[in-house]
Formats: sequence, C-alpha cells, structure tokens
Amino acid sequence: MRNKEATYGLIVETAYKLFAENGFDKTSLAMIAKEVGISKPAIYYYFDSKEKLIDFLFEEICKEIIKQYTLTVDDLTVNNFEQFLLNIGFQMIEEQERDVYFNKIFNEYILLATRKEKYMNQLNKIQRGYFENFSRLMNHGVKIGVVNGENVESKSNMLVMVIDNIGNFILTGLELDYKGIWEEAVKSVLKGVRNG
Amino acid sequence: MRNKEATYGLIVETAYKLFAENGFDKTSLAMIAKEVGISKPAIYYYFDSKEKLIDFLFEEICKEIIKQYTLTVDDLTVNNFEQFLLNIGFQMIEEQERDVYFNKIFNEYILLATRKEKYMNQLNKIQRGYFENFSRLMNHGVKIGVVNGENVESKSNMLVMVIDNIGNFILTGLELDYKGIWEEAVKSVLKGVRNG
DNA sequence: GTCTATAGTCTGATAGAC
DNA sequence: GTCTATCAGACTATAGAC
Repeated sequence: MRNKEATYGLIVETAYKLFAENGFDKTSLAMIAKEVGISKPAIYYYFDSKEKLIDFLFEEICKEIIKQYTLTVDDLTVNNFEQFLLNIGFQMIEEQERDVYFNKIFNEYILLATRKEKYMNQLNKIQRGYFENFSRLMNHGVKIGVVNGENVESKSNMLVMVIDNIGNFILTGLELDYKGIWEEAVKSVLKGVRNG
Repeated sequence: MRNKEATYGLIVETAYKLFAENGFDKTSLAMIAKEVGISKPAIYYYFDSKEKLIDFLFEEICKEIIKQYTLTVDDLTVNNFEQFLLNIGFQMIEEQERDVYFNKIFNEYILLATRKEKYMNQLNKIQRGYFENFSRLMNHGVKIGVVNGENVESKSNMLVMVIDNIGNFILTGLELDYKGIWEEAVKSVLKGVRNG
C-alpha cells in the first residue's frame, strides 16, 4: 500500500515512459495500471480520462522545456561567446543521446498538435520562445562584435533549425558527427573564423 | 461498379489522405471504406491486413522520395552552382507548403520506424541516400572552387539538417522567412560571399 | 469483387463494495 | 484509495452468400 502522492507520481512516470515507447494510441490504461501495480479504475481516481493524463504530461514537458532553454546572455564577451554557443549544442546532443524517451514523446506531441489546436497553441509558444532566445543571443553577439549584423534573424533561425533537427536524426539511429555539424553551423555565423 | 484497378487506386489514395490527416491508429478501415464507397471487407480483397496497407504506402512513398532527390551534379559551374543550391531549397519549401499530406504521413512513419525495425531500415536507407546526394553536390562544389574544402562533410550535413527541418516547422504553422533561412545556410558554405 | 453478418478482442469509462 | 465486475462501443478480421 502506497500513499497518494507516490501512486500519482508512479502513474505519471509510467505513462511518460510507455507513451514514449509505444505512442499514445498503442498504450492502454490497462498497460499503465499493470506496470504501476494497480487496477485500471484506480487511474481514474487521479485523472478524469486518458486525454487528461496526456494533457497533463504535455504541460509538464512544456514547463520543463521552458525552464531549460532560458539563457542568460548578458555576461558573454568576445572571449567566451563562441564556446558558449558551442556548449549549448554539445549539451543538447549529449542530453538527446542520454534520454531516449523525451524526444520520442515530444515528437508524438508534435504530431498530435498538427491535429488538435490546443496542443498546437502551446507548441507554438514554446517554439517562439526558443527562436526568441537564440535571437537575443545572436543580437548580443552582434553588439559585442563577434557576429555579423547582416540577416541576424535568419542566421539565428538557421542555428535553431540545425540543433533542433540533430535530435530528430539521433532518434532514427543515424550516426553522424553531430558535434562537427554543430561546430560548422556555429562557425558559419561568427566573424573572423570564416571560410574562403 | 468500378473495375479492379480503379478501386485499388482509390483505396490507396484515400488511405494516404486519411492516414495523414488522422494518423494510422485513429484511421479505421471502416473510415477508408466509407470514403471510398465500398464496404470494409472489400478492402481485404486488396490488402491482407491494415498493416500490409500501411507497409505498401510506405514503400510507395519511399520510391517517390528516392526518385525526387536524385540530383545531376556534373553540369554545375561556378556561375550556376549557387543558384542551383538555392533552388533545391526553394522548391522543397514550395512543395511543403503545397502538399500538406506528405509531411504529416512521413512524420507518422518516422515515429513508426523508431518502434519497428523494418521501417527503420528503409528510412535509414533513404536518409543515407539523401546525405550522400548532398555530399556529392558539395564535393563537386569544392572541385570547381565555389565551396571551401574544410569539413565538407559537416557542411553538407548541416545543409540537410536545415532543409529537412524547414518542412517540420512549416507543418507546425510557424511562419518564418524560410527562404531567407535557406539563403543564409547556402551562403555560409560558399566561398567569397562571406560575412565579416 | 463486393456484400451482409458476425466472431472475437480490446478499449475507455462507470457503478458500487470495502 | 483501491478494488471487482461490468458496460457500451470500436476495432481488425473472417465466413459465406451473390
């Protein structure tokens, strides 16, 4: 016999794992209940429906993402800007390779969002936040003179495209030199360390 | 009363559309049958199971992709290389914005692939082909002197990352200057038209 | 080729006892 | 809080008539 909070937490954890592994539709409440060690109706004590459980997990995941991507930009100088930018990517790559569940379930939510507006609204908010963060970073780079001021917005967006998609390709098991790719992307927006 | 080929084609077309719109699990054979204008068991005359229908569509889509991405590189010169590269991206962006179904169903297959090996094998083959094509293109660019030879592989992979993810972001309805982003990506790998 | 009818299974969800 | 028992509905798939 567990107390309320423990069971609640276990349901959430288990749902997260099974949804990521099998997808929402191929994960039944019976499967979750079995893995938690309770009966199916017990889940309904905590969540009104399967959809509410899915909604709750999405909100949790969104909160976690927003918490993680908030960057403090002000103390970046000519000397540490490049390394800071590189580290953002390196950390993400390492995290993707560590946590297999996150990317799978998040992709599941992206597909869900293309079909249900309520998810799309939240997803777009996260995306915009993500782009804005990189934009602030790049504009700071322009200000301190390490980033070229031409088309800053497009440069910034390009970096987001690259780092975001690296996660997707890792998911498909394709083994590429992802850190090398990120290094090229970073170099391409920096002044001085240029090609040609 | 239709003839065999016509019904067959209609089933395939309709399945493609409905799978893209609702996902595999949320599209029943009854829905497909209803839209085609036949009864559910009639589908079983053409496909042994729902899974076989899904498999068949995946193979068709893969064939189509392979046919489209094969690039002829040899007649590219210093004068038309940049425009050629730009056009690849522009065409893809326009196609993504035109055909809403393709990207949705393809993402559906990517998620499926992370859970079933038989799909992953085929997906990886396509991905590798995609990367190899861009690699050939970039190496040709190095040979004719428009692309810097340093880390060609990473540069090439970066371009694939960008163009591939643009499709995903279009899917989420986020309105960005995608052509501008692609222009920046292309510029970043070309000699001479550099920043800084 | 396409139908009606139906078998058999699983699902999300509820009622009510303890 | 968690259970057993059970619901109605949807699903894939098959049998057999025409």
